[in-house]
Amino acid sequence: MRRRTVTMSDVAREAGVSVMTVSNVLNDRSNVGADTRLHVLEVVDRLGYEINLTARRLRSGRTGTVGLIVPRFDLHYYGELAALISDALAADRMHLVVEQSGASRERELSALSLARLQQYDGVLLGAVGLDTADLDRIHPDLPIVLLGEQDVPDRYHRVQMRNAAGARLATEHLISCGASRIAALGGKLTAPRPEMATYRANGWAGALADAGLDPRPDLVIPLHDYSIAEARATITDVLAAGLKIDGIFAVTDEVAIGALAGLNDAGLRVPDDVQLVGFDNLDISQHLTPGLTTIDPDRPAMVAEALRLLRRQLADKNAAPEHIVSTVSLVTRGSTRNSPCSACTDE
Amino acid sequence: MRRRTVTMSDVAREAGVSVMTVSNVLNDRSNVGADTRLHVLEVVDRLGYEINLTARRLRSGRTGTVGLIVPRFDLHYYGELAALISDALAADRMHLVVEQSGASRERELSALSLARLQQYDGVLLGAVGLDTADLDRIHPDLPIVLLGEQDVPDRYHRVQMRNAAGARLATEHLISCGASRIAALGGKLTAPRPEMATYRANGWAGALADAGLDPRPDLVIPLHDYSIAEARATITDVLAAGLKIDGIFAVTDEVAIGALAGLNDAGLRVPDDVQLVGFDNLDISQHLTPGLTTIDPDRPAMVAEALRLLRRQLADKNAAPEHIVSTVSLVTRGSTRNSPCSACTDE
DNA sequence: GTTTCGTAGTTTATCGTTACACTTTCGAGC
DNA sequence: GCTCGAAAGTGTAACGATAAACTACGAAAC
Repeated sequence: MRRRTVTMSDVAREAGVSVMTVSNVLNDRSNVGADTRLHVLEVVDRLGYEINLTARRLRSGRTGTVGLIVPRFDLHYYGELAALISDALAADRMHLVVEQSGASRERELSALSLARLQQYDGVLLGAVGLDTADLDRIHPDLPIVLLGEQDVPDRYHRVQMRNAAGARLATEHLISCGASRIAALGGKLTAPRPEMATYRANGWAGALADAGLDPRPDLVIPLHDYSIAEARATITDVLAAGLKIDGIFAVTDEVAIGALAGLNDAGLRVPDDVQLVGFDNLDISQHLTPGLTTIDPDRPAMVAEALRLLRRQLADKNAAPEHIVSTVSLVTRGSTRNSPCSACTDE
Repeated sequence: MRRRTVTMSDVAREAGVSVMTVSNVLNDRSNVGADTRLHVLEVVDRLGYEINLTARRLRSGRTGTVGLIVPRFDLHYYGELAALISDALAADRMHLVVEQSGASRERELSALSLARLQQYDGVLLGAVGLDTADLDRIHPDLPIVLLGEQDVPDRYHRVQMRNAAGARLATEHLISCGASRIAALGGKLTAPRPEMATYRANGWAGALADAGLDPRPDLVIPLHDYSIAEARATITDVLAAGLKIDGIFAVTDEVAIGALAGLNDAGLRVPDDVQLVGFDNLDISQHLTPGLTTIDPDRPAMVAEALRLLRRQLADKNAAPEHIVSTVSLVTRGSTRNSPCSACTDE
């Protein structure tokens, strides 16, 4: 039971060849005769040998593994993103592992230590609250692609979303559907550093201003963790406090789901009393009642671009950084009014 | 720019001590003088040294990392589970990484190869479609805890859910609320190997039989991927085909969410026309309209038990396997009828 | 007949740590 | 004065693989 795990030299001894030949067989290198190869493979099988990836990594530097760092495991957005990336990487015979950077800054820095990240061939960094100085610490020689809305120096490869444009699209749609008192739930007008919530609030404010409406600060309702529960409770509170609205732009679909629940709690109907638009086009959003009108960030395209940037860096460490901005589109469903046929724009 | 990464011997040379002393400092071993320690730490900081975890792992065998293998990244259940585990592991100064075993058996075997798993100090194996033979291949000397409903030999440590009991609880509740034609959406009466869908279908059948109702096979509606979209489409189909029901036990909350959408599509009201119960108590379920009555598997307790089993194996490789069965409870909300006050049993 | 070359291997030197065994110094104990 | 033990540190050999350089040998080239 306590048997030591089988190593390559066990296989070599048993097969009567050198360790290097075993390595050559297992890595499909060309300098092995056909019968030797078969014999080695037979011995590998018989002894149940499995390669030690740690040793291979130490020597060769390659791991075949890409890391994806997300803020939290239980955010639906990242779950869907991870599934897409994982499938796409399988084509390159690479493997995805996901780590959580965590809520606290301390845990974030620990998850993002160079030490951890260097275990991967490349890293996809989901929107995390790092500043430029933090990023610089992990810069050395590691292919990184930033996914999301951080505002970082040009030397980083990254794929961004058209946050402001999407928010504007959402808000314009609400206006065109007849809403005029439109809240930005989860938005922030100012923040120490630009982030998702500020970009999207800016898009909201721009659309209102263009329509001759006043983006009043009391219509910007900040959130902390953007959870469904927080959004629901917050909507309940602001309604109880007397805020009058006929439209809500929620900065994420999760926030919109919370808003929907809060509106229901208050006896307000969607879209009759209050219209609602989200942002992210989560899989679940189309299955709510009513279906959630939302902004689709075209995640498949984002993933494709991100992996292209990663492969480029893998192939050439000094590849010039690219800055991709993915397009967004409006998906209208039942949570806003003028969708003559909800199937039209639905996928 | 092309600078080599700093190694321990760079630090040692710069600090004028041996490599071992640097190692001793960084691992908080006791045989280092206070001033030497400070000096080494200063040099580490100055050179920006970060330990190479790969080398440490190869030499010491320890990684400080636990792997969680889940069937898919975009299943909400596993997202929530992963977040809980990650938080709990932080207390042990360990780190969680999540891998997806994937849809296809081929990718499953690759993700679960001993080679991959041996990179972790321990592995939590979420419900995956492995049979006993597969499990045996990855047995050697690796702390593993199985999470979920696999039917595996006693020598594996595992934490199970009371699947049948939960399904029975759900179905009994539907019956007590006046439903009599109750479908088991996503259930399976038979399968090559017992799995979640069969256990839960058995609980459903048991409850019906005990109540003197016939668990007719046409009320068992199988699913393949248990996605929201599939459940919605399937419900639409069976209703169109003329199936008459006044209650649905959905084998997971995601399936229930799809069922809810399908019922809405068909113009059926929940709970007035059809009552609905799910299983898993996802975070989102309480925020649906109506709130979803469901079975709560007490994930925090499951996680605590799973980590206890893991720690036991970490401390003693030959720890006797334990087989924990976690308790389930009913959470009643608006999707079933007699919840006099939905807040009562809600969290 | 000698040189060249391609095929099929082997040998050796690491990759960056840590385990283990060893040395040195110094104060306490008798 | 001498032994003993603890404290503080050093040297060497792995951990298990791979890169790179090298060998042996038969066939083709000239």
